[in-house]
Amino acid sequence: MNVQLHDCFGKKEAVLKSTLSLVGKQGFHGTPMSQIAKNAGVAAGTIYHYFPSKGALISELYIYVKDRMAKAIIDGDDPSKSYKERFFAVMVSQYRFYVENPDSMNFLEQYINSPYAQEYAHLESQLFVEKVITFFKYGIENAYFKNIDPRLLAPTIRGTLVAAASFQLSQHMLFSDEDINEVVSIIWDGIKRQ
Amino acid sequence: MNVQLHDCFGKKEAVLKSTLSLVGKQGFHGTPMSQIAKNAGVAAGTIYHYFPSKGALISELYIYVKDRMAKAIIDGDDPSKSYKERFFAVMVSQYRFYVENPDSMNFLEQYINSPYAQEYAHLESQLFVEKVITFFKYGIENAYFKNIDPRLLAPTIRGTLVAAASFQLSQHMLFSDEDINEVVSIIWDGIKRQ
DNA sequence: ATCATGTAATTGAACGTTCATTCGGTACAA
DNA sequence: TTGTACCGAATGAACGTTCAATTACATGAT
Repeated sequence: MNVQLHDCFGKKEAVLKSTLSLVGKQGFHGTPMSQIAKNAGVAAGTIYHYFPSKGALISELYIYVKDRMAKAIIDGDDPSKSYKERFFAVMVSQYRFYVENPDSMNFLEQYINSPYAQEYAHLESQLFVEKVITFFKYGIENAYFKNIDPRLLAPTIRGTLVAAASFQLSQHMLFSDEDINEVVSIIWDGIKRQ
Repeated sequence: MNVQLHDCFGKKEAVLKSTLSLVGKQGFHGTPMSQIAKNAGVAAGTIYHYFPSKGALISELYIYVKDRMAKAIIDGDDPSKSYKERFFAVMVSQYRFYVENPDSMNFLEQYINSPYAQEYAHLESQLFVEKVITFFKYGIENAYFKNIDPRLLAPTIRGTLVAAASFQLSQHMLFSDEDINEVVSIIWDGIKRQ
């Protein structure tokens, strides 16, 4: 009848959450496995029961985070609306996800420019690809956007959203719905077919 | 009459260049000081004659790289032209700098989301602030742009340029002048006053 | 119910390696 | 002689990972 039993859905998830919060603040090389373990209320060795290595832990966390982001994005989508309205709603959802989960945003940004991303390049969130990428493909195929290589679209959009979100966070500002719409307009005006 | 004397303008710059090339490819935690030294043709201890620590080396490299980028950007500027033309020329120069110096681009991107950037937050390239930032301030004050917080502008622009440049590099593609103009148009159409 | 048995979960000290940094020493110039 | 540039082996701390030992728990026989 240990107290531990109450506080979470398995130690594996505790390790993932601990890693996310620490790496989001301190970076990969700033967070040793020992600290991840202590922060998760777990012994160092336990981590290796669930993950074969630090790299595998990090890359599995990437999927975990991106799945959650995909869910948050899809939540804002209403397929009965116009494509432009849907695009704005989806972008606003992604923006909100970043602002409400700064650790996730920081982690994703760091992961993208890290050796891990190349070593585990084959791993990607199924949910994100199926739902989010599909949504953008539709916009490209139906000529809502400029004739840009689709692989250029995703990082371009991400760049602007991340820039805005981390600006808001660093300045401790509150953005109104109007402000957020302004940011999404930068993206939309940039890529829409004029 | 050592051969070493011939091959460079001081070992300090050799160390900086060595660090840039290695960190650009392997990341911060992937490049030990010993490797930086060997790659620069220098003993490990010598690095500490010029830089008090690894962090200081990295942050000084940041200034070094950003100075070079500022110079490359300014080179493309002709103050006699219209602001829109100047904007496009400046953006194209920055894009070219990224593509021609991928190590610099990777290094800058990694630096921005790293503990070093916060630890040495007070250090910034004078040249970049004086020339490049000033140029954008002019555009804001003279209402060429949407009414965006100027601190949002820089990361937004960088996000798109980096996305495009690293896409080109990763795909081993050749972008025509027209292609590059298309990318800059995304930025311009996004932020210009409609 | 009780116990025996096997398997999975968990622990944390210990290991071997790697790394940033130090330091005693050499060479040469002023 | 003094100081500057440079070397590279040595140092010690930190790190990822391993492992022998312990506990928790499910299963099945009695």
